[in-house]
Amino acid sequence: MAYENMSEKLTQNRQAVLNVLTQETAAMSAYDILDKLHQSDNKWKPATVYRALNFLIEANLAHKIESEQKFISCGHQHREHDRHFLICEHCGSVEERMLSSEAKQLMVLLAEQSQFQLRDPYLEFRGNCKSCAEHLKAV
Amino acid sequence: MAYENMSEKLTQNRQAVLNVLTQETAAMSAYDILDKLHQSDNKWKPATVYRALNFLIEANLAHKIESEQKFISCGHQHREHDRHFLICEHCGSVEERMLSSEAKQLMVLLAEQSQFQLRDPYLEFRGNCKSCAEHLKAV
DNA sequence: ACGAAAAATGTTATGTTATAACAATGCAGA
DNA sequence: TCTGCATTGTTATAACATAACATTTTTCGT
Repeated sequence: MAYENMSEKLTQNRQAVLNVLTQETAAMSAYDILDKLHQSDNKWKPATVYRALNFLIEANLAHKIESEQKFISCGHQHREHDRHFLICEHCGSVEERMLSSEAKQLMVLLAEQSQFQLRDPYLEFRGNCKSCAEHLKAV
Repeated sequence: MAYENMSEKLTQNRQAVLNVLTQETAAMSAYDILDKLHQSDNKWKPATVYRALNFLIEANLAHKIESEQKFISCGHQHREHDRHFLICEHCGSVEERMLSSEAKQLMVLLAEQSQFQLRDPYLEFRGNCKSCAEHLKAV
């Protein structure tokens, strides 16, 4: 399911949630998003936000950061690819990177060795982003 | 923090939680564990279970499956290594595998390319385990 | 344009996961 | 034995997520 094939479904609600996500570099919880949306309209409820998020994730317009139960917008034009996330444990920033074909190949190989039928690899790097690493070293 | 250096801290509560985890091949939620423990003693409360789990995870005696908010016991003798999880979306089984040094090296390289200071990679494979894949193909 | 079916949204309630805060107890070393 | 620290007990509540059903909007064939 790619956004390109279903542009008619990016409704106002969904666009509003995506806009909120896009304005933040850190990942946001559903309730963070809810708070932000309440600033302009009180109609928003948890279910509304979660429904929009589920759509955006299906469409690869957003991703869930599993270890934090938070969400980010997808920063990539071509959304049909595997990815990994660089999560800074100091400042909370999350960067999304494409997974190289070399890395993907290695995962396919690892899965085969375990006779596991791989559908979707999920990869997080936890550590410190460049600027935080520099700051922390200086102290 | 490795269990080998701290065996004196594996208290009865913590051992009890670990025992419950070890008896299951599927991952268990904290409240699954709580229900199981209640069968023999009503003293257990969520905080007690979570505290034990946090200890076990620190000691690498258990792991958290982030995408499911569930927990498994560590099936490995040598616990100071990176790992990945094979999560069957059909039967719910979770297998833990060591991460090969080749795979680890690739991750270190990827992180370096993004000037990211990697502390801890987390890797899940979602798909179907061998037996489920065979059953699903047969149908 | 009309009406039926499907998709999306609104609304209320509740289920599930996790931690804060503080008191009480146990336990190891001076 | 006293003292300090780790652990546990206990209560309350915060944070995350979905179920269920009513209503509205959109789509699409005629």
